[in-house]
Amino acid sequence: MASPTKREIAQILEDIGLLLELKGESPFKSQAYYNAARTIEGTTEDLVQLVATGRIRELKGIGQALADKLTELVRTGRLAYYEELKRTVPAGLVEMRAIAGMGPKKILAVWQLLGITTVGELEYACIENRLVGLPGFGSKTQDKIKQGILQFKKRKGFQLYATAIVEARALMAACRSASGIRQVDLVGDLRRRMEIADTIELVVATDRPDSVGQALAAHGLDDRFVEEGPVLRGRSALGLALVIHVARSLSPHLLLAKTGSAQHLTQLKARAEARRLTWNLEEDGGPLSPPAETEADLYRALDLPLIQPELREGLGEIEAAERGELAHLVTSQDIQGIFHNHTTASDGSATLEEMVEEACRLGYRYIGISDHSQSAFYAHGLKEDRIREQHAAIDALRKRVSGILILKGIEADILADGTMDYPDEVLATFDFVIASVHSRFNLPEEEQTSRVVRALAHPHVTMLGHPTGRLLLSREGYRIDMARVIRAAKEHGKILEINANPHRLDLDWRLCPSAKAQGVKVSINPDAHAVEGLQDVPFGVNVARKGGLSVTDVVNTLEPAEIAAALKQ
DNA sequence: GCCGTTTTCGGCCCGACTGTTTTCAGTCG
Repeated sequence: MASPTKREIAQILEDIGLLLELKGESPFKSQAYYNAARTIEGTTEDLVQLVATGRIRELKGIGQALADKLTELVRTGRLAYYEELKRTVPAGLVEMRAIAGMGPKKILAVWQLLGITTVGELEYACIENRLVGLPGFGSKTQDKIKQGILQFKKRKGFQLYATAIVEARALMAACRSASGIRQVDLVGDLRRRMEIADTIELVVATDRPDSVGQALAAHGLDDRFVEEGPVLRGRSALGLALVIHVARSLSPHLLLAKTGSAQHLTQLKARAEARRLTWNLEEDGGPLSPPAETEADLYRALDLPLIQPELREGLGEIEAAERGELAHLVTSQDIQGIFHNHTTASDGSATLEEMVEEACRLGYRYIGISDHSQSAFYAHGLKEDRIREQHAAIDALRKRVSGILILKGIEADILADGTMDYPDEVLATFDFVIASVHSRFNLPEEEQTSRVVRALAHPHVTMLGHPTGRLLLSREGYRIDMARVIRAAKEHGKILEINANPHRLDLDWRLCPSAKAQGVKVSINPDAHAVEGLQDVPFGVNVARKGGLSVTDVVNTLEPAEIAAALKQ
């Protein structure tokens, strides 16, 4: 079996930490597992290599006991100790950890005092008002947990785009390698590059429908499928719904129909009706119509240019296409350089040199280094002396490397009152300043908005980092009036970040058209905390494309000389 | 369970915020 990913191993270590806490083991022992989880997730080295050479033992926080367990995990994909531990604690309790407000102590309390072992029971206990009255619980806690369960249920069954697309590609590869399958294409939400997805949807062309089942069996999914006419339905290893449309050949009609969205298709149909055009995309409703070889032909029949899948959301793209105002969407190849990168100076796991080298290797022509500022103590934020140190290191590195421009930056905290984390004379020493909110997430909307607007008015601030602070599938963004923030960015000539980290994708694509309309530029930033993080840029490009942005809307499509000049202004 | 030695076991760690308290515990980043 394939070796588990770092993320999967880190998750197991975190689960063990929680299980130990629930079993009343030493909190320090749990902590050791939590620390190990972070270490594993943060390491840039290949785990198989580390285990094979025994160097796993050299990682910080990995002693003999953890090294043995990691070795077993990496080699066999399983861990007997973990399996045994799981047998002694109800599975629902571990699941509860994903509910906001439910930490180890609260989970232990509801289990021991109320006998609750599942999320469903917990929800029912909230409704019956039974949490109030437990020691350490009150009505506000119960409300928070009730809200947390609501969010939990909403995101259950969903995965991040970055996670889902990996599984989708693996399935497509499995189908392609099966005999008798001519063509496989991705459709549905993932083809439209939605930031999260609960379904992997494929279309498969074959004369032998049974070969699809064989391909899935080879992928270990044989027992999870039912056939419903030309559609196979099942569940993927990650728990995503799997929908596979099987046809003799793949028509553009089928591609368009299965790519969606529902709103986009409804609007296309209405447009066809207005033109008295027979519009039939599905086989079961008579012959396909209009005749077409490609999706572009179908749009042409409606007097429209091809609308890229990312834009097909029914949010005005058809009207824009009609007016001839569809943007020529930005691509990953257009990105010339990258801002917002962390190093070991704060909470990154790669050195300045390693980050620059990797950016070079990926073909970027400039890289902006921006570690955390001093009040981000949890991330080893830089005090003024360490800023000077880093600037000296960058000066030295600039002399040694050619072909890439290294920019001195900082991700500076916006303090609660909207002032910045350093005095102006310190901020003036950077080539660029990313202003970000990292604390006081639950200020009232008016206060939060004013705080960010004040930061945008600061003369040394270049751009706003992760504008809403959301973490997809885990944390809502803070309450903030983004319309006002965008207006402030316009007024002060500031850039908004599209944070490309798959967990963030913030600015949301739904807000991009408003920024574009006002002439506010965005920067697609990896927010990399490791060399691997530099590869997240395409996820940010997806957001920009869904938001209808073109090269001219994205500042880091500028040439090095142009960006240097722009930053000087 | 890890670490760092004062080599054999004691200390691990981080502060803000919230909600529950009446001086603090739990969660979160």
